[in-house]
Parts: sequence; C-alpha cells; structure tokens
Amino acid sequence: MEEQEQAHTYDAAKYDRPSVTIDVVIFTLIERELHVLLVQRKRWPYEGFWAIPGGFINMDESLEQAARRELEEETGVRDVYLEQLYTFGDPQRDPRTRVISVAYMALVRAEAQHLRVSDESHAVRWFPVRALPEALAFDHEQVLSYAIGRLRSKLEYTTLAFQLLPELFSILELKHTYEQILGEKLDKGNFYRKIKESGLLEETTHVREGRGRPTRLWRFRTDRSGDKQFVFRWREDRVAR
Amino acid sequence: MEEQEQAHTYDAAKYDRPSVTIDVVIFTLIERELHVLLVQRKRWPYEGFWAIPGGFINMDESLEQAARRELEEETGVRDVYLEQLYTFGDPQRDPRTRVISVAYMALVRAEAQHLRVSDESHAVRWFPVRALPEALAFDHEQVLSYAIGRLRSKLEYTTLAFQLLPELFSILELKHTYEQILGEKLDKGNFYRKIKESGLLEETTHVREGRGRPTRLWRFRTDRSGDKQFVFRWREDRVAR
DNA sequence: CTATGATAGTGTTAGTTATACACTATCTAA
DNA sequence: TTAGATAGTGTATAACTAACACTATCATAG
Repeated sequence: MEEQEQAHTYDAAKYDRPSVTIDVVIFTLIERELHVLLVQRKRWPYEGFWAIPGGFINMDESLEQAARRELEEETGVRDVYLEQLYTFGDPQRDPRTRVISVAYMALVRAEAQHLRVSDESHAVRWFPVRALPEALAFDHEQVLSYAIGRLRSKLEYTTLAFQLLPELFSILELKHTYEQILGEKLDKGNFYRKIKESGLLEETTHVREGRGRPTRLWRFRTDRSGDKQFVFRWREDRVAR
Repeated sequence: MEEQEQAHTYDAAKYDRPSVTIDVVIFTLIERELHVLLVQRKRWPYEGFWAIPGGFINMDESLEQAARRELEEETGVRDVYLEQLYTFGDPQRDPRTRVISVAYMALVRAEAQHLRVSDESHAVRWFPVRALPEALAFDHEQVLSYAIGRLRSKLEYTTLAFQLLPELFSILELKHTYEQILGEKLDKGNFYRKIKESGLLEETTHVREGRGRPTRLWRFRTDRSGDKQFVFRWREDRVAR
C-alpha cells in the first residue's frame, strides 16, 4: 500500500525506486512444435546470451500495454492472447541496478511472424522448447520454466491451445498440439469424444488432403457465451501456481 | 528484459522509475468464518478509507522478503503461507505518483494474532469477507477479489485450507472451512471418504467434547513427500487465472 | 434409567465419466 | 486391386461422483 506519505507533501525522490521492466515469453507453434522467442543480447551484462524479450516500462502505460508494446516491437503482432505470469524481483537478478520484472506470456499463431531485430540485440530467433540454449541471461531460465509450467497447467482447463492454432484445423492437429505442450500421448478415440462433446468446435465444409484419408477442418467457436467455454480438461493432475 | 543500456555507462537516472509497493492480503479464520485484515488510512489520498496493508519495497530485499516484513509489521506473525498473486500497475491507480503494486496473499492461523496499529493508520481490523467495507482505498477492491478468487480456486486442488486451521482439528471443522471459502455446502459422507482416502491426515488420540458425540481430532501430515500432497479436489469447475 | 436432541461418523447405490483398445472409413500410390 | 497411411467410430470395463439413508456416542431433561 501507499501510505507512507504526507498529504500534499509527497516527494517522489524520498525513496529509492527500483527499475521496472516487462518481459514477454512468446510461444508459437512451428511445424507442430512448441517454440519460444528469444533475443540475443548485444551489450553487458550477459552480452551474447539469449534472453526473453522485454524492456523498461513507460510511466504512462499500464503493465499490459507495455507488454503489448514489447510484443509488437518484436513480432509485429497485435490482438493476441496475453497473460500476466509472475513478478521477479530478486535484488541481485540484474548486476546493473535493482530491477523488478513483470513477466507476461503471449500465444501467437504461427502465421503472423515478422521478426524484427532491434538495435539492442544481435539476433531474434524461435527456439523449440525442447532445445533451448544452455544458459539464458539473468534469471530467464526460471522465468521460462515458470511460463511453460503455466502454459501446461492452463491447457488442461482452458481453451488456450486454440490460440496457437490457425483458424481452421483438424481434430488430430489439435490433439497433437495438446500432446506437444503436455509432453504426453493422448488417446485418439477419447480425444475425439471429449472435444466433440465439449461443443467448442464448429464443423466447416473444408477438408485438407494429405497422404491418407482427407481430414475435415474445424473452427473454434467464439460465439457461445457460457457453457463449457473454459472447461476442457484432460487430466486430473494439477500443479500449484 | 534489461538491454537498453550501454555497457558500464548505465545511468540509473536515465529513465523515470515508478514506485513499487507490496500489498499483502492476509486471510484468517475467526470463529469459523473467513476474515481479511484491513488498515484504515490516516492520510491523503483515501484518508479514512480501509486498505490492504502494504508498503514500499526496500532496495535490498526481495519481493517475498518485503511481503514477510509487511506481514510481520501488521500481525507479528512469521513462518506462514505466503504466495504472490498478481501485479497491479494501472498508471492512475495512485493519485500521488506512478505506483506499481505486487500483491501477495498470506494465510495465518487464528491463534497468532497480535495486531499492531502503525503510525500510518488509524486502525487495524479483521473484516469477515462477507461483510467488507463499501469502498476500499485505491484499486484494493480489485486486489481483494482477485485474492479471494485465487484462494477459492487453489483450495480445490491444494492443501491450502490446512494453513488456516490450528494443529488439531476435526474432519467436520475442515469441511466447514472448505464450505466457508467455497461458499457452498459439501456432502458430509463424501467429504469423510475423500479426505480419508487422501492420506493427508493423521489420526490423534485427542478428542474434543461438545454438545453431542465427542469428535476425534486429526493432524495434517507434513511428512509424506510426494503422493497426493497437493491434489485434493472437490469440484470439477475451474476458473481461469 | 430412559428418551430426546445434537453432533459424529459409516454404508450403499445409481449414474456418470475415464481408459484402453479394437474396429471401420477413405484417400493415394504402387 | 491392394497396401499403406491417415481419419474417425464404437464399446466394455473400471473408477469415480453425488445423493442420501443409516448407525454411533455423547449430554441433558424428565
């Protein structure tokens, strides 16, 4: 709370203030595999290390606005799923000064990807979450594993997976996405049954041809207000947040 | 991320920095009812309004250390359950200056309560969550409802409820605690069955006499490493976080 | 000393959901 | 025409949920 101050005599300089940054863990699916966006640092500290994209917050923007700004600066995408994760504030996490970082997670569709290398970094790249760089800058390994954990746990009781898929997809593609993120195989028959019973999907007339039997394509229903919108569970296990 | 700076030429004054505070939503059970601790503000802004206890973060302490410090300053308790909730950072949330607040939730046992009125506030009081003040300071209504939502949802798949109970308790007391927080009645028989099957409780030889049949007292098992420690579910419904 | 009310605790059953796995369907390409 | 590949359906059993009836043990009133 904010009650250490005298009325009308508040002096902003009275207390030391930490720097506040926003880091955005950006996930996408590339060739059916879960990837995360990292940038390679150009300067001290952690020069040359890969890091989660982010930056300082402006004084006139909300945390979410800052996260959306960062996201757009790095990938050019807007209107994507964004969620606050956790705030990391260990006094030693940045060697320059006290930096408190509010971490966000974003899910973007594979389609819209126009990566931009900012002048603060050497490179920007998508990394498969199963093959990440050995060491990341700052405490970003911790941030990233927190994000992956959250993604997994929310996948089990929300419709988050749809945020990663294109507008039209097959049921087995959806199943594959779940398997990718959960890291385990799901039963085909049970998946079909559950997803159909959920009423979350809308059948389309489109099909996609492949090597075997062509597959029917579906769309995620965004209309339906209440029912089951966010309850689509696969397992009982759950992790603490 | 923190990469806008030149190596070794980092100038802390280069960017405006927001103030960062920690607010701690402290829950307890008093006479079997869920209560939350609020303090009454002495100064502008929101003079006279009730607020969630909190304060500015020191430059050399972690977020959690700051939360524990606040908690101890208000209630004198240590070693309690503490969890980071969410970070609130709307630019307009405090009329004095830009203030970003990291909210924590603490669960304390009814026993240890030595409230201290700090010189920043008129009063400190436990409020039943079913009878809160009409309006709270800042965006604290939002913070509080977030905390209650989190408490509810975690109750369903963790052993959080035990943090609110004394060391020895009866199974029906535990059931009552669940009912209090979830806001719904649970079936006695099913509760007995589930809680016993969970293996979370340890029977003691103690009983408590009352008006009817005396009740056996149980203890929460802290030993058991893995199994079911944090899976004790009551309902299927779940809310997004 | 017995009945009544109050609280504690157990048992049972029907309906639902999960799990595993076998089966059928429709396409391409040899 | 058949084999391989992928898509999609059906079903039996086990496990779990939800509702509720039942039994147990105390205090106290008559």
